[in-house]
Order: sequence, then C-alpha cells, then structure tokens
Amino acid sequence: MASTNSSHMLTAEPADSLRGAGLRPTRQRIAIATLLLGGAPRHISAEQLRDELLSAGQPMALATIYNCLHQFAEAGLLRPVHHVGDAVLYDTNLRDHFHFIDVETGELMDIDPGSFTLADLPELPDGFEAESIELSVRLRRKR
Amino acid sequence: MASTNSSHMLTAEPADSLRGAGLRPTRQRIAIATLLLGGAPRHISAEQLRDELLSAGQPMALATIYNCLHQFAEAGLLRPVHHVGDAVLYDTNLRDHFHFIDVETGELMDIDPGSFTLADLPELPDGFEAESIELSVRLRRKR
DNA sequence: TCCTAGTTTAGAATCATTCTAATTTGCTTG
DNA sequence: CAAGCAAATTAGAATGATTCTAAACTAGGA
Repeated sequence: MASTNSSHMLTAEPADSLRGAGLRPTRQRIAIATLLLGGAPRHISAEQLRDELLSAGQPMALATIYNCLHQFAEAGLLRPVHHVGDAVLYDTNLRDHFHFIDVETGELMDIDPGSFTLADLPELPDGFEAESIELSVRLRRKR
Repeated sequence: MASTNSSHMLTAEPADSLRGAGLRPTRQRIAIATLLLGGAPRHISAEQLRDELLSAGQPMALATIYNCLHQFAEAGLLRPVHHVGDAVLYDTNLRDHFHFIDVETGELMDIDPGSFTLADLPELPDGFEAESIELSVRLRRKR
C-alpha cells in the first residue's frame, strides 16, 4: 500500500531526492530528508535536529548529523545561515530571502521577500565569485 | 610636551573618548583605544588584538580583551560583525557599510557603500526594534 | 591616606564543531 | 547467495572561540 505516490509531485520520495542530489540514500540520510525536505519552511540547528531524530526513533551520532547537513547544503537541499550568534542554522526554504534575528534568543524569522528591495549589487573583487548573499536585520525586544 | 593636541580634533585623546563613552579610562582600555580608535578602518578579532597588544608592549588577559570589545561595541565605539565563520570580528568603521567575506580565509573586505542600494526596508515585527543590519556577500575564489 | 566599586586576571568551564580511527553498510560482481 | 570494497557511520577525543569564576588589583572620591 505504500507504492502509489498519492500526494504532490513536489515531494518526491526522500530516497529519490537524495539520489538526484548524488547522495547515496542511507538510513540516516533518509531519516533527515524525511524530517526536513518538502515540509514547511523552517530553521534548524544540528542539536535540534538530533533531538527530533531521537524523538522520531532514529537516534544518530552528532558527527553524522553534521556530515549530512554539510552534504545537503553542498547539494543545494538546504541553505546554511551564518549570521546567528553561535551555531549555524539550516534553512529548508531555498528561495532567495533574508532574516530577522532576535539577538536575545537567536531565533530566526523570514523576511517577506516582497517587503524590501536589494538593488545595484556591487561589483565583485577580481577573481572571486559570489556563493551567496546573507542579509539579516538584528532585532532587540522593545522595553 | 604631550599636552598640546596638535593633530585633528577627530582623534581626541583615547582617555577622553573613553570617558565620553562612559568607560573609566583604565590602562588596558586606553591601550586598546589607542590601537583601534581613530585610525584607518579595519576588522580585527580578539586573538589578533591580543597579538597586537603583545607587540605593543601591553600584554593583556584574553578575558579583558573580550570584556573591552563588548564594552566598546555597546558604547558604539566599535561595530561587531557576526557573519564570519567562527570568530566575531570588530569593525572600526562606524559608517553604514557591508562586507565581502572570503569564505575560505574568513577575510573581510568593505563593500563600497556607493556601489549598491538597499531600499524599502521591511516592516519590523511588533515589539521589536532594529539593532543593526548586517549584509555580507560570501565569496569563493574562482578556479 | 583609605575605601569601595569597578576592573583585571589566570585558569577552568562551556559549547559548537571537527577530527580520528575503527566498525558497519550499501552495492556490485563473481 | 557470498565476498569485497568504498562510502558512511560511530563514539569519543580534540579544537577553538568565548564565557565564567573567584581572587587580586586600581581609579578616584571622601
């Protein structure tokens, strides 16, 4: 009964997404893909992911989680966000967009891409290519 | 012979800058202010600063350096940049501007503020105020 | 000069992340 | 199906930036 793909074509079987990205579909990578890919947009850290995998009955070594996050990012399945205090967060939203950061909690919120404009991008230094642009508005709760 | 301030008024005595910022002018804070404030724009990490202080004959505990960097940033004398891999860098350039980051070396380069435009800033979430905006273009050396 | 709050300090502690070296697994071929 | 090998996973140690702790100093006023 699990053979017919009854839902959106957008969410392929995790194993297929992985193969499509050139990653061997191991049990661990499938568990992570199932949790993160094709769902609602979210921002997650390695530690949080470990907790969720544990709750999902798929405990996994932290090293594996870091490996997978790097590979997923390299393959374009996730997008790393570096602006936050300590830990790197991984964004499941692959569309161009930027973030608000609550500097007290480290929490990330997406900025509506329609709500502002980034124009006239600067010329890059010779010999370099742009890997990504990160923009964050650091917020503090008013008192 | 050290009493007449013969140079630009822009660079006040370090001790005065500190007092003006509400910081007691201790030997350590004066040494850091002398090295960083009122000179050419630069980006520096805590470790680099420690090395420079050592070379300048003002060795100092790392904890003190971190304390001072935080206090200087809080007082608006320096501007922290969070986008970089591991360490926070402190920017002596207080004008609004953004950065290129060489992702391989972690090196920061200022983006000429005239070379691009940031328009239509987004509306902030309720109850928050913006502390700062950080924008970085992550660069990779072409092969 | 004395006092006290504010500073500085060495070193331990923390936290995210990476490394290491050994084990396990997925897949292919015989 | 058995064997073999490269790729993945693992536990735990190592690293590096930063923060914490508790004790020793200092700036500046009374």
